[in-house]
Amino acid sequence: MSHLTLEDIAKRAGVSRSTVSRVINNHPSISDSAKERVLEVINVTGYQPNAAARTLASQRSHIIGLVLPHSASALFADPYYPYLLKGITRACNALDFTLAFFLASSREDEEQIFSRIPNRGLLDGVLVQSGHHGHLEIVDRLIETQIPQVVVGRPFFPETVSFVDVDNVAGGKVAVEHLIRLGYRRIGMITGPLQSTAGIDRQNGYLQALEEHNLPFDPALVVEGDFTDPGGYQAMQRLIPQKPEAVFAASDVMAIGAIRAMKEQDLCVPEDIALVGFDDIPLTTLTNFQLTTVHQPVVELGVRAVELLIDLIRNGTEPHRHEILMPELVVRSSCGYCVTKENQL
Amino acid sequence: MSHLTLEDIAKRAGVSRSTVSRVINNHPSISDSAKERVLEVINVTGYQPNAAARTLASQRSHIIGLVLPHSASALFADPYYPYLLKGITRACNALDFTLAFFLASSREDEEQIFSRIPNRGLLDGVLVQSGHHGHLEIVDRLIETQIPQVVVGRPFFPETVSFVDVDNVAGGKVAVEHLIRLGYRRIGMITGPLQSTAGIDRQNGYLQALEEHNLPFDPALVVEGDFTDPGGYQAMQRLIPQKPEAVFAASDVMAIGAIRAMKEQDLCVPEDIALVGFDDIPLTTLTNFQLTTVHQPVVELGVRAVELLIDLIRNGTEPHRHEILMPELVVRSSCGYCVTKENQL
DNA sequence: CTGAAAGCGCTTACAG
DNA sequence: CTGAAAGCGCTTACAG
Repeated sequence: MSHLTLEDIAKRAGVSRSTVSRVINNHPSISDSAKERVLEVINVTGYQPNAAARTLASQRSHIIGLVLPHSASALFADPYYPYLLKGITRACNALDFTLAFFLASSREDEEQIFSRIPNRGLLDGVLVQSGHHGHLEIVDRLIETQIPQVVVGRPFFPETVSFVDVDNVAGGKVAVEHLIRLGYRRIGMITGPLQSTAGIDRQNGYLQALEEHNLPFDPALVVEGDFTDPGGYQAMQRLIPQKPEAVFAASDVMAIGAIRAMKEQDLCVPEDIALVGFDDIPLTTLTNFQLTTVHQPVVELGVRAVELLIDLIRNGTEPHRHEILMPELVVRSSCGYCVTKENQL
Repeated sequence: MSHLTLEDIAKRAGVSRSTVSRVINNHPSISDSAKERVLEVINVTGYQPNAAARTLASQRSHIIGLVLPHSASALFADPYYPYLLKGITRACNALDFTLAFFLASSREDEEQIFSRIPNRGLLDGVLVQSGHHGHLEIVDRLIETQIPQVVVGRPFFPETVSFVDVDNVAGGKVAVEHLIRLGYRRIGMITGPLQSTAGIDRQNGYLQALEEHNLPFDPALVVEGDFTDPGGYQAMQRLIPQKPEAVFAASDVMAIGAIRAMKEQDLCVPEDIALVGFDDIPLTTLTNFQLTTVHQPVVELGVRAVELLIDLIRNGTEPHRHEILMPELVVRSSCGYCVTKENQL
């Protein structure tokens, strides 16, 4: 178990070190006999090639980075992230890449991280979670480094970089259309932060659904949230006096907060206000009903992000690639159907 | 911004490449003038040393790994992890180490990961989240690799490896003593999985508290949970018929589940059953009271784990080091005080 | 304090 | 199919 080198293996197998290298790297032109002998020795010795030496010689580290900017770290407790990480790590394992994880919890962290990202010989490419105005700078600086990269979430300037995202407009639209189909007309929305593309897009889905069904847009029925539970709670408090029949919350976490606000005023879901969420996170805290929501394929998003990045690393970063995954409505029991007089006529 | 090498910098600064290397590595014996000239060139050119070359030459990668075993990945959504990661990444940033993240979501993942951990030239050391029977094998195999490592959470065989942990016995004890002090005598417990050291230790704290205060131990008042919300919910359902005056839940997440079970039977906290949790995660879903709990310094735990690991890397892994952080009772409003006849006499 | 040189352990044209 | 050799870009005794 001491530190064997290629040379040692070559000697024991009676071949040159080039040959050993070739069998390790699955080079096609190797005689079966040579291959067999080398493999035998490798098995017996438990030889592992030195990663740094490989990286230096091949100019490829097989490490990709994941950067979570400062402003994302506030939301890091959101269930979205474990799923994203699951997808990312799964793909990394499958493709034999190592994931370097950069979480910035402060501005200084961000600087620290930034000084390391473009280091030659460390990363082959990088994934950035983004889509928030606060990330503009970090994405820009990353682009400047010329390192292969893909943004997870639609960035504000999508032309300048490759990204993967969920179709948030379609997701918002399908959620609201579901409510419309059930007969609701006075539909409110708790948006995500309008500093983020996800927040903007889901709201646009809401607006499109209203428009296509000739429903009037009432600004008083739209309250901005921030994807957090307390944000949803406060937004719903402001929404209740407006007497919405139904509400679309742009995230499940906000929906939970919204439900709390309703309960405090003895309002029930869906009898008093129907509710649709977004994300489809496992919700164990709901006892009276199951939340109808829009499923985001987050694990898949992580997988695709990695696959795309590796593709860019191998085949060049131009032209930029954009991959959009479709979310899906998951109907459960938080919407009921509309029973207002108006619709019963 | 092209790929400059040490040699290029040396040429431009009019010194040898050894000298440039020395100023980069803060070697003491360098003349001020040479240092100045080199730094100047580095600044102007934005030169970054090649990480792989440094690793190969110095036999030190400045990368540490974090391994979350298969059985931990089920709990990865637990708020514990974001905090742990925050601490770990903070310390990595501060000490200029890069974190490689290995999340096993299946047995095959674990194998994949394992084949990479001991790779020479990749990691200087590794952190393993553990303390569960299911991790015995992974910890053992890691120990065999001889790579510097520290376990986060007390492992089952603490003599064989360095670890950092929170004093879970003390934490459990302080929680239960708080209830005793408030006059409760019939105190139940929802334990963590008894396959885990954290689960066992917190239960031991409960037992010690009872014993030291001469309270009888009633097995019917102890139900095993699994650190999840549904686990807490089910455990509380079984506990309610036993009429406990107070319950100690070994995690806040389980406490949330327990509260749901109580609500369904129109029981209130703390009037019907007082409740103490463990972890001190931000709980936004509680409206009627604030959960009294035991604060675990998880961020600090992550920081200490990294610092300890780097110490081991630099100064040798023997003897094994064990670091225990103290948790702290956080009194809020979920305990009230006991009003049973018995105690009022 | 500084430089020349060996060495870290691989990969990969180049010849054959 | 295979080997000798150059090269990847650093660090670090060794001399001076």
